[in-house]
This record gives sequence, structure tokens and C-alpha cells, in this order.
Amino acid sequence: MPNPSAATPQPLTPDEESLVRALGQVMHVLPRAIDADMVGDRQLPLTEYTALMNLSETPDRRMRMNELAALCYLSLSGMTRTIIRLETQGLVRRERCEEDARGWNAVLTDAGYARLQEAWPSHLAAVRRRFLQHFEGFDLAQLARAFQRAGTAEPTD
Amino acid sequence: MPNPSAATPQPLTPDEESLVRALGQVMHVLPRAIDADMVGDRQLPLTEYTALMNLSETPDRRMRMNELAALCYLSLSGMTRTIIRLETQGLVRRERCEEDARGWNAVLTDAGYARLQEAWPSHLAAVRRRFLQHFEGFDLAQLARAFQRAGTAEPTD
DNA sequence: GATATTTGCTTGACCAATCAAGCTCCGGTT
DNA sequence: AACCGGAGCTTGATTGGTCAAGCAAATATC
Repeated sequence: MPNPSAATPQPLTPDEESLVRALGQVMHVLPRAIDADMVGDRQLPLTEYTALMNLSETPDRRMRMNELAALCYLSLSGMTRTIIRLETQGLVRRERCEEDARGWNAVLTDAGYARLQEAWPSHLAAVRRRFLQHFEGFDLAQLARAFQRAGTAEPTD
Repeated sequence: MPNPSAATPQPLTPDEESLVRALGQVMHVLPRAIDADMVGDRQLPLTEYTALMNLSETPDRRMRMNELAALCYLSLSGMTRTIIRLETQGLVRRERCEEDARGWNAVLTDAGYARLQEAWPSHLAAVRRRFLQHFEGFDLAQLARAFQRAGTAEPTD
């Protein structure tokens, strides 16, 4: 007698189903909503904010393009274009890398630092209001570990 | 004496911080990974899969464009373009709406249904392996409710 | 019942991302 | 020291989405 579950795998339970649907919606809605908040509030799109933020967290406010791209979850070319946008606004400057003349450092300017200072409360508020608020009473550390596991994708076969 | 928290709001706790970062990574990685699985496995991108799936869940395998767009988290024009792609593959057909001649129904063809049947185990496996697996032992229903709250975005001010 | 407004969808212009190709420079080989 | 393979970044072409404008059908108003 053939095993029907070979052709037709177990479907999701109702709880799994609703979790997956809800996550789908969050993945769609959250980044757009937070970006819209930032743009409406401070004229600073989320992608550009993220770049400035990552730069500000280094000791000398500078970083190589490939490292910054990884931290911003952007391709190298996407990063180049983002930095160009920031550069034309005077928020970032590019300097050739001392120890490797192929490389570039993106450097946060004073104007960029000021812009970031001005924008981060807005970002913080958006993250709290749109996301964290809904997880009061949860074990956040445990949740964070689960998401870290899910975020560490094994390559596709 | 001025209140310093007015100028400088409370930063996130370390647990909040890691949860937010991990969620950011998941939101970036998961859709791409699942899409890559589907394309590698069955040549069916996630957006197109989602459209077929939503159509298949209606009693008569057809739906108005605006309703389908909402279920796929797509703008109306994005939906139009997706349906056009599906139509050229013969997986969907468009019919003028009987009771309102402005409207169109996207209709799942037999070929489209077959394609969906062929693809869904792949999607299911990807969702389990890349996401659900990491939440064993969690209260999924409670988690789903929290995500539903977060996914229901209030408009930006 | 003609006209104005609104609704449902498509189309055009645009945008931010990607991938692939190109350019420059590094570093090991000979 | 000239070469060549590879690394670091940019540029060009494409893609999959958005928003705004357009068009046709429906509905409300007079």
C-alpha cells in the first residue's frame, strides 16, 4: 500500500499557518512603514539611515565598502549607489584606502553625524511603536535567538 | 532642571536590540531564500506562486484584481504585471467581470492549477525548513497574534 | 436623461535594487 | 621586473516593484 504522505506532505497546522501569514504581512508592512515614518519625519530613507548608523558605530566613523554593504544587507553595487546618494548630500565622503589603493572608505562627515543624531529618535520611536510594543511580556532574548537561527540561511541546496 | 530624556530618549535594551537586528536580517533573508528555493526547484518565483495559491483557494478559482492584489500584498499595478506574466505562461486567464464591466477576474487555468500542485510541496518544505523549524517549543498562536498586531500598520501620522 | 464624479484597472515614467561586465590595483610566480 | 590571476569597487543593463495619469464603465446629481 503506497504511502500517501510521500505525494502529499502534511499541511501546516492552523497555528503554523497563521504565524506564516502574519510574518508575511509583517515582512511586507514593517520596512515600508518605518521608512515612511523616517521620510515623513526627517526626510531620511531607511536605507540611508542604516548606512549612516553603521558608519557611526565604528571608532573612526569609516568603513570599507564591502563590510558596510554586508551590514546594510545590500549588494556591493547597491552600497555604491547608496553612498553616492549620501555623498551628494554631503553626509558621507569617500577616501581611498591607505593600505590598499583598490579599496575605498566611506567616511561619515560631521554633517552626516549631525543628520543621524537628528534622525535616530525618530527611528527608535518607529521601531518601538510598530514592532516592540507588540511583544511586551515575551521572552525577547529567546525570540531573538530563534530569529537569528532563521536569519542564518543555509544556501539553496 | 531640564529633563534629559526629552532630548535623548531611552535607547533599546540589549535584548530589544538583538531582536530588532535579527528581525531585520530575517526580513531580508527569508523571502529571498524561499524564492530562490522555489525558482531552483520548480522555476516558480514566490510572487507568482502566491498569486496562484490565492486564486486556488477561492471556490471557483477566480478573483477580482483588487482583492487578489490585497492578498498578495501588491499594488494594483504590480498585480496587473504579475498576472500578465502568468497569463503569457498560460497559468491564468483574464475574463471581464459579469456584474461590472469595468472589472476583471483573474482565473486559474487547469495548467495553472497543475503547476501549483507541483510547486506547493516545495514551498511548504522551504517554509518549514527555513522558518518554522526554528520555533519549535514556542507558543505559535500567541506569536501569530503578536505578528498580526505588528502587521496591521497604522498609517504614518 | 445628460453631465459630473467615482471606481476598476492598465499604462507610462520612475526608482532602488540586482547581476554581469569592466577597470584598477595587489600579490605571487617566474 | 614583467606577467597573470584574483580582489575591490564601479558602471551598464535589467528587473520587479511603486506612484501618477489615463481610460472606460458605473453611479450619483441635477
